[in-house]
Amino acid sequence: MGRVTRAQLSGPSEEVARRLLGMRLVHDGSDGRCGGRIVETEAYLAEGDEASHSFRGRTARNASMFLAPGHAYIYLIYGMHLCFNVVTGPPGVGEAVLVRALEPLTGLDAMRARRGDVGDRDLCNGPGKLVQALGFDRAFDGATLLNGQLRLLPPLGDARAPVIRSGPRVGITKSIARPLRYWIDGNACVSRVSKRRAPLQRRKR
DNA sequence: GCAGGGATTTTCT
DNA sequence: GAAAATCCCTGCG
Repeated sequence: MGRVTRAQLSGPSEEVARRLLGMRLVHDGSDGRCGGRIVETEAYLAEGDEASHSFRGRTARNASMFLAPGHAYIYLIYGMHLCFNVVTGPPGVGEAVLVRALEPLTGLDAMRARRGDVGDRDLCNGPGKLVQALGFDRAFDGATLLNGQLRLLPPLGDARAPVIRSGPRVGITKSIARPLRYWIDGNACVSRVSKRRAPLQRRKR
């Protein structure tokens, strides 16, 4: 079975974001184990990254992002959805990786009970969707991911190193230049982002 | 298939 | 008071 170590989750978030691809995220909840393989991530940096929640320093909301590598940072977005991050920076620094999509592996019936009658690939193909599918919430904000009910597990033994592609991060309006989004090439569960243009500045006239 | 808009609430300016 | 690391439904082609 094996386990994920803190060292594997430590380092520049661009690097850990790639390393997380292929690892598994599982939640042992009241209805059994739900989990899947991480197929899409985004890095958020501590330096010079205006899109990172840590950019303007530590607040009550983002405090978990400043914990040691291997902790969870979970926050509410758009008033409705939760996003799940893996902290990667040293304590006090504020770097993390957003997990954007999973390939469901375990507990698909329980996932579907929470997500509705959708196809397998639509269960976890988005940051809000995967949190809903696995059935966890902000109670795990600040919790360790190395053991416990919500945890990371190594790639399956027969998994080959994935082919990784990268591109611009999704849904942000600042620091959009760098390709800090990473996904497993060809995987059907990578989130489909509508071809919505990068937000245009509303034209003044 | 694609574009547009609504839901909903916390957070910071 | 506005923006936010989103998702889903509708209308239209």
